[in-house]
Amino acid sequence: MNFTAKKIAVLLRQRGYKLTPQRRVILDAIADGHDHLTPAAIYEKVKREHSNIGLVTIYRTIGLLTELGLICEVHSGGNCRSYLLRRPSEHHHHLICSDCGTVVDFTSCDLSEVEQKLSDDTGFDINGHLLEFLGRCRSCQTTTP
Amino acid sequence: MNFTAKKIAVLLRQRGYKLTPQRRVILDAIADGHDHLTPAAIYEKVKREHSNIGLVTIYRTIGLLTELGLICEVHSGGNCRSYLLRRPSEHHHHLICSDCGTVVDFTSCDLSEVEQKLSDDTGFDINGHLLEFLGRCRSCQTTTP
DNA sequence: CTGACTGCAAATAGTTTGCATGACG
DNA sequence: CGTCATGCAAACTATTTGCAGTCAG
Repeated sequence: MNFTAKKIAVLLRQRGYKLTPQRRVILDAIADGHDHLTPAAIYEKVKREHSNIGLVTIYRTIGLLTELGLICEVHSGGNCRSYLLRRPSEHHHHLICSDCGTVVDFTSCDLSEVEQKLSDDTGFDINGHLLEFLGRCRSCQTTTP
Repeated sequence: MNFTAKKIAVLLRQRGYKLTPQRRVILDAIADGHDHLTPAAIYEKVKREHSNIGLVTIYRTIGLLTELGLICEVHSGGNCRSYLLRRPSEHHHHLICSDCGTVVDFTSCDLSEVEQKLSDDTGFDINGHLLEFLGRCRSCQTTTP
């Protein structure tokens, strides 16, 4: 288990949740994966080392982690959601290739000014945002013109 | 049928698609609705004046309109997609209330600079983006503290 | 020990597809 | 009149729920 996954494990326990082998493996899978992962993808990945795990457990664990704010959801334009580890201090957004699905993180956008203005204008209590750019990555541009 | 819906109807015909009563009603529903609408919501709305329409037709029409770039998808944080009319010159984003689901449009954010930088850094050919702010609207803040 | 967690199976929701009939242009 | 669109039903995919057995703490 790598550093980030270990930290999460501690956090889980602090909040009174149990740390089961299944959760451990799922955490590893999400923490290791540099890509975004759909529930099904996590399932596949996890089944290799824990063959009789259920997809249900993936869903339940994802729900738990989302509730704790440890992972975040990505809407890759299409039908299904995928999930990424949210590193605490590292607020980031995504750049998604519409051909191959690659996700690149970036942090360079500061939206606090816009957020403030919106909040003033609308009276909303804004607590988060989602920013995704869509396009085609370099390799997809060369392979399929 | 209001102005915008009429314009779309013309556009449809220009591209060789037929203008059926069903499509007309669906267009009206989306154009009139100031809210975002889920496929199911469109279905409900449309059934009032065209009682034997099928949900399937909604999906097919939505697909068509998305393909033509006339409507855009919103991911309201939760499970399902909803759709809004995309007024041609009016590039906008959404501010969504996580309690009641109200969607407020705004246009004040200029991301072209960020987009350019990202494009330079990553080699992506960026063709669009999705920006959503999440929060609680004024009335939800007062009703449920 | 005990309550929380898991896995199975079945239920539910959302979306898509196949096909015969019907209607736009 | 031919072709594209519709509506029904059924298939599919993604996700959730009920329940009895199992395990972490």
